[in-house]
Amino acid sequence: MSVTIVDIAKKAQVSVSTVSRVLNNKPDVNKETQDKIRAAIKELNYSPNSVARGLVLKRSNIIGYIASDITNPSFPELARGVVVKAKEYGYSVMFFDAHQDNRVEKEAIQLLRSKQVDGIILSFSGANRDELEKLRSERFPVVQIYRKSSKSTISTIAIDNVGSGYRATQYLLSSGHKRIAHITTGDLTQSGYERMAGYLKALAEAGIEADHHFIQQGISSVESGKVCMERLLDLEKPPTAVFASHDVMAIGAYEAILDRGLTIPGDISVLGHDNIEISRLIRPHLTTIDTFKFKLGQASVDLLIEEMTAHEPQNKEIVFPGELVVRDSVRAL
Amino acid sequence: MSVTIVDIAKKAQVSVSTVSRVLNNKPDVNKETQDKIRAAIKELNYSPNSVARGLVLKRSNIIGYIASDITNPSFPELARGVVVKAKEYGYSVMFFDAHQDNRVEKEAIQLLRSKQVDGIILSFSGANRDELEKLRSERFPVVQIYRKSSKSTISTIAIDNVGSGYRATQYLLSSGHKRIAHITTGDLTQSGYERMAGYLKALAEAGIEADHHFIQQGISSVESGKVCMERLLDLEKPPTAVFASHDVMAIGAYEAILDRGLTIPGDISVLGHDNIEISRLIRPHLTTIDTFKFKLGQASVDLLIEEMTAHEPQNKEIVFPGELVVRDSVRAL
DNA sequence: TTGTACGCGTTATCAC
DNA sequence: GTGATAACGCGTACAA
Repeated sequence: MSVTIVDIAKKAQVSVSTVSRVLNNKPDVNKETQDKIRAAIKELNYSPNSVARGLVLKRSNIIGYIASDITNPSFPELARGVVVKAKEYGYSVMFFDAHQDNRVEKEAIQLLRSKQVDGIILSFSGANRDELEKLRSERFPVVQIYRKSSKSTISTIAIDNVGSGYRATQYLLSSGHKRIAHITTGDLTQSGYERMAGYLKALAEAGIEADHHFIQQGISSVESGKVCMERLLDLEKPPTAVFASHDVMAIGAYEAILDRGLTIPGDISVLGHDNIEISRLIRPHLTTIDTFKFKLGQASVDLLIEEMTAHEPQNKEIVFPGELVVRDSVRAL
Repeated sequence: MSVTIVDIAKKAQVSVSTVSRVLNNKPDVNKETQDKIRAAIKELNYSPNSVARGLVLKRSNIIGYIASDITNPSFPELARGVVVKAKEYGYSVMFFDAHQDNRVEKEAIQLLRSKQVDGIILSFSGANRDELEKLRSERFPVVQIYRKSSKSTISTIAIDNVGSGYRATQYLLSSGHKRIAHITTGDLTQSGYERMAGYLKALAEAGIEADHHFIQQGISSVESGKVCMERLLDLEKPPTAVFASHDVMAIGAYEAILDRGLTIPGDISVLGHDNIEISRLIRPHLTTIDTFKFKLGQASVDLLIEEMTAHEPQNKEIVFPGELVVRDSVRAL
């Protein structure tokens, strides 16, 4: 059927070992025999079987990537970062979508391992801590993006959520706002929890007491953001500005505000977090915090490669600061 | 190092072939020996090596998926459809992002083949027709999503672009519009070309002569859509409605229109195509044509499986009709 | 019902 | 500089 190293050995009238040598650019092989072999390769259109190669080398040059949700708006850029960087190192990427389901995620880990991937990157990974610790105990290279449970010992690429929550709130404060609400996923997600901590810290520093009516908790979706904002608008004294922990919720807030005939930022200022693609397109263009997803994706591969070469768990944590992107949704009072 | 079939054979005091039998649920194996073996598997936490298995079986249970651009807004849903369906069939998916670069795409095909994937799905594939024909001549299973070059003999999942272009334009006509412009990628893309054909057809049927000033060509991006719309607005007699061949261009059109202080659909109606996620979020919510990307992804796997089992090129073409999604960006005159 | 032995395509170790 | 040959982990005739 398909042409193997044996075929081209015959064609070139040499042994398979010699062919293997030129295939892997090993030294000490005669120029002429080299040429003969390369010619045969061309002629028979031969391409090495990485599966067989992987079997003996015990490495696949594949890294596994498990996204907890491929439709997460941050996924594409993150994934592209991973793919691009992996390629630089000569690795291919095998993707899985866990559908936000921990069981599926666990299955994906198993599958990836049976496929002999050389390492795994998990993004937004959920609660499979046991599974991860198991991998770690087997010295299997793993890195996690975003989610760093406090007790985890897995190397992680994270973003400075507390810092960016703080930065966001401070920007609102410095724009003259005092009644600043927060729409958040709260303790439902690590990121929401941390960003809220930043929000509270900034408020505290400014000597403003946090009003629990101003903190609305929901899930990371447009619909939920809208509901949260509606509750805020129903308040007797609504806020003049709102910081949403995730852009999708900010967009939901837009819906609620605009549906009531109010204007942004005229009546209410809105500030998001994540800088997903939509945020620069929606009107008014959303002021938000960029999280450099492409860079994060790349960094996760760098870290994974480190894990792989170190051959023992590094337990590193690299955290990227967010960056405020000023657009049109916040006004100075 | 890692535990193999031999280890568990020893542990259970049977031969490897017996172990292999229970691993693959073959009949004719004693209940008790089965139990012994399963126990050993559990105890040693054994998991079969698919690479070795693939080597002998000559199949990997992996399908390759090459996206020409992972940041294309249609990608996530499409990909999820592929992954979900593949999993139903017991297949894993290996992704590549070709960055819209034909050379990269070609490399990806090579790489995927060396990884011994059982079939390849290409979406939005570019100009590597030769490469595809080569695959076909080797009876290697491939299916293409969207792009069907007229002379291609590769099985394809497509959408009825002509039909949906026609449908979109007709909707505008039936809403009372007569001065209907078209923002399009034109013959730069197959989809744009076909949608324009539908546009022209609808106009012709309505007895309206196509005005070439009303047809603005650009690329599929927000910026380009904006530029196109600006040119339309600069016309002495601007259109009352515009059909954009791609939602991203429609969003660019929004920018141009709103930046001039005009309203949608008050002053100008806008209709898009693709129903990408943003379109339901942007305000006014964009009326557009849905293309059922999740279903397309799934269908492409079905078709690929067909190709694989048939063992000879099917040259099928399955085309899905688009569906009008009425929202708020078109008004009746 | 179970075991032996070979082959899958490749690399690495040793001779020559 | 080159060629046998034994692995790698598994499935499968064939034998027992």
